[in-house]
Amino acid sequence: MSDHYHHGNLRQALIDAGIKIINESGEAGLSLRKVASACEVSHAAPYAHFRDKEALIGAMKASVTDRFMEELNDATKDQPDTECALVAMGRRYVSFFIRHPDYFRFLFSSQNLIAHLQTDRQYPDDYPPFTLLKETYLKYLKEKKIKKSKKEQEIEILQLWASAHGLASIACMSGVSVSFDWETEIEGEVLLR
Amino acid sequence: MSDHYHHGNLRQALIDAGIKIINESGEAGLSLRKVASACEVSHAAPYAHFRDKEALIGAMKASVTDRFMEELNDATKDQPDTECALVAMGRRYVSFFIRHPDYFRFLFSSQNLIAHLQTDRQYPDDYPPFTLLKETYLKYLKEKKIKKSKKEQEIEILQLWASAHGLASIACMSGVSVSFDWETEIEGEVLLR
DNA sequence: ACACAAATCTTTACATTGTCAAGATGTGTT
DNA sequence: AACACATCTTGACAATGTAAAGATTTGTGT
Repeated sequence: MSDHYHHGNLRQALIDAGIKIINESGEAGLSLRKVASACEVSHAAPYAHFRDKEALIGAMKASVTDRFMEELNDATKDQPDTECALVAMGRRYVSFFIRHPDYFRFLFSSQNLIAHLQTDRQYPDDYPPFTLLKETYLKYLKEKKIKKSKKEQEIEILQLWASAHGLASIACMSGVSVSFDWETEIEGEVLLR
Repeated sequence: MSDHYHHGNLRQALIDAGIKIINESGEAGLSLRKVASACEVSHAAPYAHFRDKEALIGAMKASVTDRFMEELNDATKDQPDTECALVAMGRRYVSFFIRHPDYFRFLFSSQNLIAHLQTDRQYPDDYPPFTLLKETYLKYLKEKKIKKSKKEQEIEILQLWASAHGLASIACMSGVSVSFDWETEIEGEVLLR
């Protein structure tokens, strides 16, 4: 294996280059050929690794989602109890996208949100960040010994997610910075202030 | 003025044709040339009415937003009091986008959310649906004689909006239909079930 | 009614882009 | 060494956004 870039990890290089472009010029500035030339390969080289542009974008989204998940997991570390973890996760959820508005637009934009999920999966139930939120919430109920019906649980999870996601949406779609704070209460109220 | 299509209202025809394409093939299938040929004009004809593709898209978004506003306004008609109006509006907010998921993706997708707003305006404060929600909420406070600080009011408005918008987002981004119900309580809890 | 200016539309042209096909090059395996 | 395979390049093509130049229609003032 030569130590030249293109042997062994072009696939990952393309993903990284694509994400860099997103950061600099948004999804509008993303073209297969630019990504290729950023990696110093010919314009058709990506086709050895991705079926088409959609596939590249899918891999990029998966990669960004991984980074997002790392942050969410990180937010729950060193929290005294699960309630704090929930709150911290909500805060981080919004703050991540405030720091990376281009990621928000990229992930939740355009036609193919679910491109990086298997076709038999459904959003948001099999979307990792949602799953993490759900798990943490259920752990929280167990820890506090709170009994709720399945239906009620689903509703409150959607509530939590919708609040965080909706707020992130507002923050990312506006130029304005949105100050926020997140608290959860037992009976299912969600406060963002 | 001949009664041929292209004299007098090509501008509106282009907007309508564009929206029709969005409904059929999503934003991916939208090209200036297709819009032009749908109106039976040459591919460069749109440039007499729109500076570029972005401008057309902006006008299309404004048009879709108008339809959305009509529905929101309609939802508040014939409601006994402002609280009911608020609830009805929230329901309609989500239901509109459940019925028109392509509109959601179109409006809140891609790079240029704010394309159809003046540059000196800010999202969501000058986004008509948000303004309407805000006004209705303030009217509700007044009607119920509820006193709240400006800050608290802003928080709760954001809360309302984030819940509705986040839920619409979930519903539109997933293939799954999301059943929901919307209730507001005085102390700022938002329930969607 | 006429002339002229502005708006509107067409034609032509060009650069960018996604994708395909055919071939070259390198890698690993037997 | 030989062969299969993955990877990369080159060349081509159609779709697209956009600019330039010209044609056509519309409106306005005289």
